[in-house]
Amino acid sequence: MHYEDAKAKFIQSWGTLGSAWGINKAMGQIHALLLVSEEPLSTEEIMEDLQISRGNANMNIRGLIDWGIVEKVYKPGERKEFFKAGKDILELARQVSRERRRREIEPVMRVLDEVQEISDGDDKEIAHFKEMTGKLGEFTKQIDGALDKFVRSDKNWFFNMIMRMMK
Amino acid sequence: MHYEDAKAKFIQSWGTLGSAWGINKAMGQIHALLLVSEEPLSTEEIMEDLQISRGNANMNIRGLIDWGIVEKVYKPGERKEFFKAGKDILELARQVSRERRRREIEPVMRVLDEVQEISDGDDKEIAHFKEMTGKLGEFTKQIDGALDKFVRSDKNWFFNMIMRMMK
DNA sequence: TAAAACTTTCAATAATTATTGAAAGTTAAA
DNA sequence: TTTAACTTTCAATAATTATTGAAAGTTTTA
Repeated sequence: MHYEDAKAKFIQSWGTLGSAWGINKAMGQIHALLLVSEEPLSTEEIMEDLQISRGNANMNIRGLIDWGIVEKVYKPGERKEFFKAGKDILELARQVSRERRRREIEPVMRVLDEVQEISDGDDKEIAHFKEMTGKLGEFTKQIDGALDKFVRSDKNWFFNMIMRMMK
Repeated sequence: MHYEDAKAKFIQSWGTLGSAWGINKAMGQIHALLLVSEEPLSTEEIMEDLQISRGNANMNIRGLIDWGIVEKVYKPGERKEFFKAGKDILELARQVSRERRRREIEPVMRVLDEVQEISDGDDKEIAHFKEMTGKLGEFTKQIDGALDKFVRSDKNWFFNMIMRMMK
């Protein structure tokens, strides 16, 4: 396979994965492109490579920066901004976990808590509702705790964990 | 809070969570509704409760059945189908893991493997590309392995794991 | 077999989300 | 300053995805 084909295939696949995870395609593709680019890229280069507009490139680069997985790089003597993706995969996973925790798990946990405060309604229904949402809340809390641990942990922790899980 | 409000809030929140995870809103909402309903519900009841059309209800119920997290129930003496969501949250998580593994992780792992077969192109670029996708592949494989273990495991395994992770 | 009760499909439409591109905004060099 | 290089914004448009509802399909009962 030629490099260009492999690269296109990877970018395409990373974009698709993004979509399945609620991240838009362009954002996934830009991230993939930056991952495989040794040198930081400018907005121009990203636009050119992925054939997308300036606005689109700009917005999604900002999105990636918000996620904390892409950063600005200033090249000496150059006026424009360049961007690069962190190359440490474990750190990437950690950062994504951190953000998803904050953006998705926290809100749902808050609702599951709030919703425990029912006082009014049919007793049997209430009992079942509370039981269900209560269990969901407990489970979510456990996952959240584990993720928090992961997010804060050092490299070894993760590998040890995986090893222990697998054996 | 009144039961109806709590229920609506939970359904809404579950739908939103679904969207963030690439599952459409109606599907998430139907799942939430079935989770909190003690009795299995008919298509009619779902349509009514969520104010959605028959086609929409039907398609998304099928979707949930495809995910393996909702099942048909036949009530004696009733001609129509009823649906219920499994009430075991751990089993739900397991089933979702199983499906996401199959639908998302497997395809991306396949691409990461395929893409290792580059022969043609700039040497330095190729080296970096292979390194990046290789690392991504390894990491993905580890996560996949851990998920597989989780999917196959029994109840205790999960709680022990969480306990070990947390301490 | 016919009719009733139900489920599925699918073309049309609506709603949502992504993308464009040009104008406005900003910063740095001349 | 003024101009040039660059970034951001945003209304318009395109593309995608979800939803509707009625017709077609299926199964059961009479």
